[in-house]
Amino acid sequence: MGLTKTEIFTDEQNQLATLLKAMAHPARIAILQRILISNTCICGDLVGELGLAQATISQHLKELKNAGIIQGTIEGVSICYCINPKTWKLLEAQIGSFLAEYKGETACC
Amino acid sequence: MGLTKTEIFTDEQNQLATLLKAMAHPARIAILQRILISNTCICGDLVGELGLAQATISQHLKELKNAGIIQGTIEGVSICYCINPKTWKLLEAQIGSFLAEYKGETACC
DNA sequence: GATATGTATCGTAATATTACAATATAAAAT
DNA sequence: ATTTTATATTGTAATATTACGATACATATC
Repeated sequence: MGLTKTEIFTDEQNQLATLLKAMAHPARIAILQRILISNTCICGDLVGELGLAQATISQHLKELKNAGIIQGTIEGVSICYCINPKTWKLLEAQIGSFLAEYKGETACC
Repeated sequence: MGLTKTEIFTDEQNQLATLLKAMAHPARIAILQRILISNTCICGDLVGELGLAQATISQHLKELKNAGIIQGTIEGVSICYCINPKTWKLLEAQIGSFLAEYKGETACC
């Protein structure tokens, strides 16, 4: 046990869960906001700003990258991370349609 | 270690992370979709439909309830779970403004 | 009040996450 | 070529999550 039973869910459910999970950490939200604000990002900046160890931030960046939410290119000595437009659009579409499924407050309880 | 350093992030960042985390599992997405479709829900239905043990579903429901995303009222023998309109609105607002921070694809890489 | 039914909780095993120090790697500057 | 600078990886400890059987609990029904 201790392992999510992905096989019993739809691909859409699994994909949305994976994307949400990738963002479901305050450090990763902070990183994304930082990228969103400056529309560019260098990891070193984050180390100074966030208050987490360099290894920890690198790990969080890796998770965001694995989920496809950000992408990085080598920019001289440092690495430039930025939003992956394709995944961001997918994210907006998936979350948007999911949240929109709720029709008003005709609650039963 | 192994414990998220919530104290170094803003309340908003922590709150959004908590809400996203509560939804970041295919079973919980499936549960929410089930509630959204029928606009009402009884746990027993889910046990038959999802393919997870009753204890597991009860646990997932508890997490959604703890996050304030759903609420349950006793309805005779069973319990009726439904969306918490207040939290859902908050969720839409928070996620919406977060996702909207991304301005087009003037990517740097 | 005993029994059935629906849900919650407890205990536990397997696995995943978070964080960091230490170390490795890779490109620029000296 | 060595040193510096920026980032990644490895190893590891602490904690959290996921799943389920067993059991408790709470409300109807008999």
